[in-house]
Amino acid sequence: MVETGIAQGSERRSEILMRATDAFVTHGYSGTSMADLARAIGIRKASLYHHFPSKEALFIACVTEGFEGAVRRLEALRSDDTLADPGRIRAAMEEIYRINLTTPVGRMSPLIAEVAPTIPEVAQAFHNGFIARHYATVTGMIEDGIARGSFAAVDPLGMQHLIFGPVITLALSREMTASFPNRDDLYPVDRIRKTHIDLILKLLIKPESSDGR
Amino acid sequence: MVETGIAQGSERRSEILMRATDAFVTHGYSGTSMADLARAIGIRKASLYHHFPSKEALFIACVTEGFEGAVRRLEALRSDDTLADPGRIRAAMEEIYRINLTTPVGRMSPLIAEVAPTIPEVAQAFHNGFIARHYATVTGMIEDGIARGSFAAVDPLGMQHLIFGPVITLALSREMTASFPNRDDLYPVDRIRKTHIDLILKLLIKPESSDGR
DNA sequence: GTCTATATTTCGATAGAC
DNA sequence: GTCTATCGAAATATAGAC
Repeated sequence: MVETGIAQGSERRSEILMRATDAFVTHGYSGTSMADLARAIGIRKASLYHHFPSKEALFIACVTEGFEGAVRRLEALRSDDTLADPGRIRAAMEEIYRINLTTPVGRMSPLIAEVAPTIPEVAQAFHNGFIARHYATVTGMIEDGIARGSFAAVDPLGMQHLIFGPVITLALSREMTASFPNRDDLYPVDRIRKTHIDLILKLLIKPESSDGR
Repeated sequence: MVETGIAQGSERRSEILMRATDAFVTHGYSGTSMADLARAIGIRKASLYHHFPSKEALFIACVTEGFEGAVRRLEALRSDDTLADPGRIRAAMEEIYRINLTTPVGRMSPLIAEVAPTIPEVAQAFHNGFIARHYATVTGMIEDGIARGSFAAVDPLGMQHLIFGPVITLALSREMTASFPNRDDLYPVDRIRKTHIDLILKLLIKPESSDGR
């Protein structure tokens, strides 16, 4: 168990974590110094050590706290009775795009990959706490739809990769091309999301059904 | 123009680049020191400066050389007359999986994203030289197939993301979970590739045609 | 809780012998 | 072309005043 500093849930703590997370996902773990972090937060380097005992403890807090809300929001969609199965998948994919393209959680995978060889526990915590639960929720939605007869009998594992893959890669591509003047022409989020969702539903809706075209 | 050291094409040079690239993609740019690189190559740090004038020059050489062969191999598939359109897409996807999961080129995107804010030229060079050409080749294959009447009139941009997204994300996921004992159960390459290719062909083959099921 | 000041290690890079 | 030795800057972290 790693010591992570002042009490969780504190106002000041989440303020610090927000700014630190933003710096980490932009420049990487090794590429972000404690001086950089202190500057981003607006305090001196030594003061930062009052809140967190080490850079590693601060980093672990950044990548293991704060995604609970995102996971629960997706899980709530699965048990939302007001949605039909196609509408549920559509809503889930909109949420997956939102979380991966407009919050730092979606940019954390490369960060985790960077530190995984040296801090393997952090990779475990992030994968089990965020990625695996997101995957399981969507896979469950597809299996529910198949069981209810709304969806064709597709392979849930294949669909899972077809749903998440393009979103995560899009977030990475946009990060990689952040300095390009034509980034929004190369990777137009709205258009890509719309055609992506339509193609997924085309695969899920049974061929004999008519509402899939 | 950045000075990149000893002559390109040299035997010793590509040996150094191979080992350096492997270190960079595993630990990131800032996470890899010149001492680390020298150790991986098997020489002393000072000797490394005989081959490359700076860490940045060595890094730029790593991410801008060496992918030419991969690009050309995919482009050759597009103009291969012995292949029918579905078989061509199938062969292209096999090659995309191979290059992204068994060579370092496929693990470079997170690396590029890390240094993009500080060395934007390297992001431009990698995107234009590798990513954009891969995308254009596959999009061209799809457009050729539509023009020849082999494929349904799908949106090439949407298909492009549906083809590359899952592969790049799979490479990233496997990197992130490299230390997990159950990585191959979480992300089984062969099974994911097979179902992915089958689903893509299902979308591409016209509904009235019978060879897509 | 935040600060100045500093200890200690590691970084990228250079000098110069062989 | 490779080495030992070393420089100056920047890294993580700590001591102690306020």
